[in-house]
Amino acid sequence: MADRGTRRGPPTIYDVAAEAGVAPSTVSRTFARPGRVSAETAARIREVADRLGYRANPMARALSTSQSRMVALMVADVTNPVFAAMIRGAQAQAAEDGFVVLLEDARESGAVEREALERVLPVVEGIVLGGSRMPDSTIRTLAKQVPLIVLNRDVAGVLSVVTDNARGMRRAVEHLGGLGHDSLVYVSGPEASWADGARVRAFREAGHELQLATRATRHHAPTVAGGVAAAREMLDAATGPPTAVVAYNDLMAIGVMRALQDAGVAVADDVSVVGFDDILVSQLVSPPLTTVAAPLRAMGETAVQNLLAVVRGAQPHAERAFVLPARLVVRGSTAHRRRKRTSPALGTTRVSGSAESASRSTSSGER
Amino acid sequence: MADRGTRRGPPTIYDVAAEAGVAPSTVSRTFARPGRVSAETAARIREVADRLGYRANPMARALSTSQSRMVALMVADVTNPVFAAMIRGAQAQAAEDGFVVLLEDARESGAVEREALERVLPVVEGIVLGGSRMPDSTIRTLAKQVPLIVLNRDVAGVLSVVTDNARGMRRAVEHLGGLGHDSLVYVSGPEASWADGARVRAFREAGHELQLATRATRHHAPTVAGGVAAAREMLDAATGPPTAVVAYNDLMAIGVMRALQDAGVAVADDVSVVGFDDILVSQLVSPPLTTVAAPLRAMGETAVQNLLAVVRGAQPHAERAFVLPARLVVRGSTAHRRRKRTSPALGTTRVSGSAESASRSTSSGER
DNA sequence: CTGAAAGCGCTAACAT
DNA sequence: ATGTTAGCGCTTTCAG
Repeated sequence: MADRGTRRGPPTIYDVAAEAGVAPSTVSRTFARPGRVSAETAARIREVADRLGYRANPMARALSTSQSRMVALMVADVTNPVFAAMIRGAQAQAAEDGFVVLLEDARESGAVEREALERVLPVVEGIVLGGSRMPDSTIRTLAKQVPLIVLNRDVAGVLSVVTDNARGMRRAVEHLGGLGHDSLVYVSGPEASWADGARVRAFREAGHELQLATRATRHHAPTVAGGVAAAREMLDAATGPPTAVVAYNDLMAIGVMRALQDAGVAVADDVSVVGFDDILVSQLVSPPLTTVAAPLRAMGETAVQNLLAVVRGAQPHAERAFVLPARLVVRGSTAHRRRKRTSPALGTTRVSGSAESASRSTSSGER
Repeated sequence: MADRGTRRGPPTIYDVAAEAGVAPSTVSRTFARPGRVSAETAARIREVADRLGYRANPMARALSTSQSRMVALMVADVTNPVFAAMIRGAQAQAAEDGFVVLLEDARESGAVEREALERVLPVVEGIVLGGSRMPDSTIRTLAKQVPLIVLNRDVAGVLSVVTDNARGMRRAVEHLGGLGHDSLVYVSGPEASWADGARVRAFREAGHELQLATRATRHHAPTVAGGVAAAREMLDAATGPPTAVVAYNDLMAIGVMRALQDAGVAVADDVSVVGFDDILVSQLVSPPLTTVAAPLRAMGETAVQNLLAVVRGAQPHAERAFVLPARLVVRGSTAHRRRKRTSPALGTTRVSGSAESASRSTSSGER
């Protein structure tokens, strides 16, 4: 039917306008601000519009309003399971608000991160920084140019949403204390990490209040390998391994368990291990890991929610971070203290290869 | 210095042009097509440009060229570890080509997927479908509107990149055969999955060639829970569990291991288990999972690479899928056959769960 | 090699 | 309530 003349490409408001016998601006209004056009004409326009298969061109709209309806989500490493749930939360929330998300993967490199930011900066209306490698100062500068919110990190003057590290850690320590452990070790994550600082601080305070001896290892990478390294140090220490440890995150906790098991030390029975985050894998390892569950998905949602509020003109209100509750998920990697702190590990002999020796305490499930 | 008059917002080519004493078009050329402007003027323009902090506005460029330099990446479930590596590959490759990626999470829902596609369609130059829930016909239709490539699925007439399921499966079966297993069971994934079909077919063929008996379970969800359910059925079967199984994917394999272990059956020693994909968790479970490593990252890269080739005008060349090599990673979940096939499992007691009624061995080539 | 000018598709005053 | 008319910032003929 419709003879759109010689025009090529998808139909525009002009095509619709012509076909419906109205002005282009009326078509624009029909979609951009319903109510400012009479019911009948609106109906007719819509009819023509979808007969022609018209769809607004977001670029054109963006150019004229300078609102792209896009936000960038930067993650330090897409491959790291912690980010999966965050991405889901952010993506879902953005979609709900009609925004689209540009995902950038920093691949743990500050350079890559800067470049990625560079690329998206002129396009997006806001940025969510999930695990940035950049210094506070850079982030603060960036935040002056564009609405920005950072996850799991507290940068003065910048919006942020964080886990309630203090309470989460507190629960973990209480749990361990309740199981009869009186000397705890914290397996430190990366030195530069704000979250690590917050966690170790909370760890010490809780230990102090509950009259438990506390100690922290040196800093290690927040990975399985980092956990393994930390565990080896503990095993080699003169005092031998402690009866209970809390790791910076689940990945490290898993590394600790692995190293312990390789050395013939039984997780839970000999040494209780607690992680932080509650990533998917944590329930799949043996024994399943007791961990402080960070509200990953909620953090993503909250971040986008508040970011968009600012985008829409709300006051940044960045004095205080949004802190989301964490909860302890008790699984099989923690148990009552059985061993005297003196007896060193049984086998210092290392079973080369994979963790065969694992004496699984079957206590699975989440009591 | 520069008095950009009353203009507000970031500097444009007009500001740069004025400041450098040239025409806007010259500034445009300087960046859009170097070489068509004299070295000196170009230098001066660049100098002015970054003194003013000029940055091209991608929207404006997109509007006039109708090239947004954005591609959409749709994943069925961001939370599923298989996608992590794919996303990384796709993202990295896109970035290298100066493209930005819009990440959409279908959350396992066809409806969400359609809506998401709807939202990004008018913005992107191409689409990568990673695990779509939509029927072939819909995908084919979509592919006519925009360059599109699908991962791990073969849709006639549509570009696609897949794992070499046949060879990967072949390796797995050979491995198991070499360990003395002569009767293998394939744990089926989702019924609608193209990959599942390809894998079970390859499984049967390999078994046939190597003179091993093969059988496949009923279809189950490609998750840990699905694997657990499948394992329960095997445990309940009159024949008892087989001595070796290959699962549709790692998640299911892990579920199988878990159920087996809970029933007191030793993985590797009693039953060898092989997975497919090689997601991160596979090396973390106990025992670490032997699996067919799918080239996840490479698939993401290849997809974007070829998608962009089409975007740049290459012929779609979609007769044949790009097939990427898989390789077998042998870990601790497989071992020499030790047990006679007669002895039934210890725990026939069924822990009430999601597993449904009777166990019907799916139409199988027996052999 | 560079300038002038006409769009790209949509929005937003400013009329009417 | 609807039409007119400028732009938004960049690219791209077409001249010179």
